[in-house]
Amino acid sequence: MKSAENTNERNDYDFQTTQPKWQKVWEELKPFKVDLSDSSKPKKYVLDMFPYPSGDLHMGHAEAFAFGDIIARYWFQRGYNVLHPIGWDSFGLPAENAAIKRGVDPKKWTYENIAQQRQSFFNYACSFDWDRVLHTSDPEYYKWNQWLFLKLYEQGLAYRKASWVNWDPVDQTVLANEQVLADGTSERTGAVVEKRKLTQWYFKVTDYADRLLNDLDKLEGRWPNKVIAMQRNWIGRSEGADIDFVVEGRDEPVTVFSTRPDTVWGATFMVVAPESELAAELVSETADEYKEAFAEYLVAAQRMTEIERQDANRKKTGVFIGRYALHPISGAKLPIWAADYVLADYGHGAIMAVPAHDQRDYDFAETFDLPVIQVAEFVDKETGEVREPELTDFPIIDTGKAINSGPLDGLSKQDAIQKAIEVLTERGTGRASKTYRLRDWLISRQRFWGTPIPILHGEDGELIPLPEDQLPLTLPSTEGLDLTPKGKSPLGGAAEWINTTDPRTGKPVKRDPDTMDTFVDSSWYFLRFFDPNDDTKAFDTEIAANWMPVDQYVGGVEHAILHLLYSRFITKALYDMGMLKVQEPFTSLINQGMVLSNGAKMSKRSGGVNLADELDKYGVDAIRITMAFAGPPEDSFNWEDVSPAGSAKFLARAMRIAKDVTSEPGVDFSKGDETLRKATHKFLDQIPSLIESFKFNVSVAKLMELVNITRKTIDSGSGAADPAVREAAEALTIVLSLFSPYTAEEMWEILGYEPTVALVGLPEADPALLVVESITAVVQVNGKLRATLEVPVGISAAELEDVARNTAEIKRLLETSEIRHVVVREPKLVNFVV
RNA sequence: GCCCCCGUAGCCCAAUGGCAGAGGCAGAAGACUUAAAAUCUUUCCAGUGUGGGUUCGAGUCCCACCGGGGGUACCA
Repeated sequence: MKSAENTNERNDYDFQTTQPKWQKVWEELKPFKVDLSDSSKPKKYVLDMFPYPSGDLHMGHAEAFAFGDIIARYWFQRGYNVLHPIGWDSFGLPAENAAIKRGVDPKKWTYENIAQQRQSFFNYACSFDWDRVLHTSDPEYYKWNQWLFLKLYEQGLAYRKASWVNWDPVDQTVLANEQVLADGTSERTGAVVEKRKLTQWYFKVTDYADRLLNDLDKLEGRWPNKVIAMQRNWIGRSEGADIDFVVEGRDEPVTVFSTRPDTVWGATFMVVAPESELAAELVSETADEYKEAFAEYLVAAQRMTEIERQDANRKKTGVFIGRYALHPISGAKLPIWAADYVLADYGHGAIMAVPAHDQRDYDFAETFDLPVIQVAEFVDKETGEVREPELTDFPIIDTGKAINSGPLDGLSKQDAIQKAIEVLTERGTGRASKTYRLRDWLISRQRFWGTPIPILHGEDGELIPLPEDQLPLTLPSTEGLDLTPKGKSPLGGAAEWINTTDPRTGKPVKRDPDTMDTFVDSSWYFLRFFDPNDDTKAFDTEIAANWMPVDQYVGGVEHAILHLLYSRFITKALYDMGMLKVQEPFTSLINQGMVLSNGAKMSKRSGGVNLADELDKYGVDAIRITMAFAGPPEDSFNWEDVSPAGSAKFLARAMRIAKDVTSEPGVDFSKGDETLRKATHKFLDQIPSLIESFKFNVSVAKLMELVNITRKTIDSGSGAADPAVREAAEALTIVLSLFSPYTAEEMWEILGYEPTVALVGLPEADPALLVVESITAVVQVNGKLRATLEVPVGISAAELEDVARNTAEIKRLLETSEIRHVVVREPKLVNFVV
């Protein structure tokens, strides 16, 4: 008898029984299936960044998807028509590497992992619409990737050019920027990344640089500051001027960009990037001795690794190329140098060097003993006074008024910049200009497991877009195909696939051997969820008009730049083509923090906590609510600092409340204990704003608080039969379902209702029960707490001051001093200033 | 170097400019138990990184610094 009771107690949170039980019910009821055409309810589009199917879910997924799910379930409860879909970002190199390593088909590896993750998500009680799943590696999906490519090509936004790319010498393939670590090594192989010049496909993101930058203002307050800042830096707009320098023996002037056109009078030499076409051209017409020196320097620069090259402390190197530019104002002869501190693909690949006012130019001038001309005052930081600079004060960056600069003399830095642009514009040798750090998006990859590029190459080099009715261009079978990296795309080896004919002329042509960057796949997937099975179009423009933008996006900060920037770019491009009515895809964004183990990031190498083990030990509900309770969602936390066991204990306590309720469903709550009723309604009043401001940890604390109060009412108050106990239990159950759906379903059933609790609306708080009759007022003297008073809420300022003044403690304190003035904030506070 | 975020109890975290504590973890005591676990009850613990400022009043706003985390860096 006793032991049976004990067993029951331990089973109050019996996840091993409840999980399979409710999974069956959910499978039948499909509570989260959405009808997009239902306009009777307002829409909410809640989206989690779709996962890459490398193995099973891990702690990071568990955290992020818990947050997304809480938000989605909340909007279901508020009666919204909620689109909360899931898919897989299932093209990519890990599948290909697994294929090479273990000799399995990348498709098999990928889809087996997807099946496993899908089951794990379902078990994790995610409120997805399971009837609208997509995988980017399905031909039904990547057909529309190819369609998108062709649309961009039509618009001139997809083009080919030869450029320097990251090359992994071990994997023998190009790498995406994000696969190159800060130290210049490959994330995957650890090899030092090389640069290779290859002809590749690019998307013209730079055309949208200004809009991508300016529209960030609209996201202020709704995206994390950090992400907005990172995007601003990435786009890196600099404002200044283009200045033309006439080069002796060349018809066309050389244009340089400068943010400091006010210092043009101080330009003493010019530098071109050694890899630039400009350098090659200038050198081709110089004396042989310079040609040789330059050739040597170019080889040396190219042999350098990224690590060496990026070292800012490195001594400046360069060669004089034997040619001269003429200063646009003074006409002085300025020697032209080639140096690797000037980058070929930024600005115009050439600079005017002003050593007096630029660190890099100064270092270079020092190394090669070039003249330094000061053209702005030096202001001593200590004294704030203008004085003659010592040698060690150079270069002078935070300059005072312009000097030695003709019409600019006496102007402050800002005014001098404006004036310089005016002067240059008048002379026709310069103009205001902007330049960007942002580069065009390299989308070609020498990989097999990706979207084939729908372009045919004619024998004469002609580019022939594949007609739309020939899409999808599917990948060939891996049968007989060597995927081992050899520096060329594996598709090139599929002879039958690569060789085809021009659909218009029947002439032999070759397909493009490269596949697209998988960031192309993810740059528009949020549009495909409207109907992943539509085989007539990528997405329906009318449905998109109703359902875009995504109201809430949830995912990791590791995508702060690339994925989010590309998605914003594609959205704007589709807007310009008239297919979207919005220019920003994601209205609100939250980045989950990291789940750490002993202060360290978890990874496959360092181990850490295994999600499956934790789920086995504590159950889905306890893990989900632990994630929610751990702190603000954007903060990282240590798994050791939180307590899944404590969560399990809490869930058992909540369950016990439901079990203790003895009143029947539909009982009249109005006769219930007023203290508990008020607590319940205050709780119901607080929850919406807490969830909507992502304070999930506080929400859980409120749940715990209400459980504690209800427990007290049952054990030492009006007892389990009190209708207020049922009211509290029902409110608890409904709100708990956001965090711990299995336990909530079980409680809802115990309370005498049919499933599913997920679709029961959040009860409205009764305003009558939110009214507080009396309140504790604070009495301060000089801002220090001296007494507290119990006063009616409706008390007037005069009354409150009077009561406060006549409180014994205050009276005594005020006797000895003179009151200078009194601050009254009825009904909460009185402050006597003496 | 530059940019962003964070410093509240032993620990994780709350606190519309108005009583520093909602909640949890860990600890202590007690109840139940032959005992333990589980459960329940009670309880201990800081003046908010440092120094200024604004204010009747600052954890909260402003400035400087210290400490920690993240991003980025030869971008003209």
